[in-house]
Amino acid sequence: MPRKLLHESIQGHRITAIDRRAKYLLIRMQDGSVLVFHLGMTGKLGMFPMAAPKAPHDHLRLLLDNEMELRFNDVRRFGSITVWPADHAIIQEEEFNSSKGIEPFGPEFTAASLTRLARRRSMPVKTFLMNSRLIAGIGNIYANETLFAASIHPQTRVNLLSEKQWQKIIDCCLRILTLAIAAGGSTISDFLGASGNPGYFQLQLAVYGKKDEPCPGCGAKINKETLGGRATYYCSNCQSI
DNA sequence: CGGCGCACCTGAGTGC
DNA sequence: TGCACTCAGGTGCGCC
Repeated sequence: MPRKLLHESIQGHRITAIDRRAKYLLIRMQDGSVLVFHLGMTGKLGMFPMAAPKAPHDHLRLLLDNEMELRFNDVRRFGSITVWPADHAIIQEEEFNSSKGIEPFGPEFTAASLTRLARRRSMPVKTFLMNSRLIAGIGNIYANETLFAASIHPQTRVNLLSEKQWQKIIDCCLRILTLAIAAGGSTISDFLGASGNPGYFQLQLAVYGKKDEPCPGCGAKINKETLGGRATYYCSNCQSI
């Protein structure tokens, strides 16, 4: 994101709303422009007094009219900052929206929708759940946990799943996301929530990160494999294809 | 178009 | 003590 465009587009404008779509944070300005953040793995947004010392890996500081600074800090630089200037914001947001999948907490997250999306696909269900063009917001930890809770093997091809199985995936996914949000998220390495505090859902994880530990369902050893380039944990006894 | 592999990045952890 | 290496993950790109 060129700093010049950032300046020209948002400097002097009033923030009127903050929304979320997929894993992106949308900060809306009164003139219609939108500042878009993705926190990646390690990104953090925080409010600081102007005089607060700059931290390592601070990438952007925005001075607000209350003399506080909104600061974006990201150790691993997997995050992103984008601006949709006012004169193109509506079109850019439409393009952005159409490139993102179903919101788990939205009205389209139904067994019928997922069955339709899966009909002509043969990818493993875990890859499907994590594909943000199909479903937004489910990362590796919650994909692993959802499939364990639903007793479905991560390698199961999506076109072989019944509507009943999709409903089970939906129910488990919503339960897990709700519990995880209530616990403040999962702090595996260095994640911090919006409050600046760590999350505690990792204490309730059943399989993620538990290679060779006993399955909470049957006591068998948890397997770890790589699927789609990502660590995949499951119980081969409790989760069937 | 679908599916897959990989690059991006840095700090923590491990082994010698 | 220090070095080399591996691993973690969301997203987008490029290839078949």
